[in-house]
Amino acid sequence: MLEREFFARATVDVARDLVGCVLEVDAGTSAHVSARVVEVEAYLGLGDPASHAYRGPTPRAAIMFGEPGHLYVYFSYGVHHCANLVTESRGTAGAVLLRAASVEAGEDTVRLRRGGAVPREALLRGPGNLCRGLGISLLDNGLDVCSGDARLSVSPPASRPRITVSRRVGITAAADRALRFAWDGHAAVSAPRPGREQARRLVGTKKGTG
DNA sequence: TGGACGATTGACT
DNA sequence: GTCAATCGTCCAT
Repeated sequence: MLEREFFARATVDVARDLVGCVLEVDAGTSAHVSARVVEVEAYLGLGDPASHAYRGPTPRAAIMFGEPGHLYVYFSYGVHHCANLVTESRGTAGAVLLRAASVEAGEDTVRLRRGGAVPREALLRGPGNLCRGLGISLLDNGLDVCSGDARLSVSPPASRPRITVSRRVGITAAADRALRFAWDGHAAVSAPRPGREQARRLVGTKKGTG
């Protein structure tokens, strides 16, 4: 299991090192799921306009200013949840968004939660789908993944995968920063749909930003 | 207290 | 390629 020191580092370093790690959910129960992280994004806090912590420790973002190694879960678009791991030392905001993972064990449990006919590599692809497949909700917000008795923990990989760095997906602020880390060539990595970014930019002109 | 917006997704044309 | 769903959070009043 990863110790708290792993998370108490620069967010970018934690994000890069998380790719290839294994999420252990509900270990020791019939709902146990193992999933290998294949894609993450770094959110830097006060200096990062795309981060929820950009405006300081609001009630929602306060957890990102707290102890590293905790889970930050938020509800987005009224539809789904997104899960982050808090980084940096206490008092400094930072978090790593879990965007995609590959199911290693407990595939039946994940399929039950996802429903329908989903290809194996797509079961945990996309931040919303990842949370649904792993059963992560607002109830898990604040979970300490380093405590050893939470329903979620993270284990280091046997070997480091090759990683590609690119721009973050689905944001309008600081969109050019290369803070997305993905397992090079892995089938479970998510990708923005063709034309999606362009459409979003056109919508953005409504706000006079263009 | 009201209104705008969003770290997305699935469905439809 | 295009669009609607849906609600918590945050800022302005």
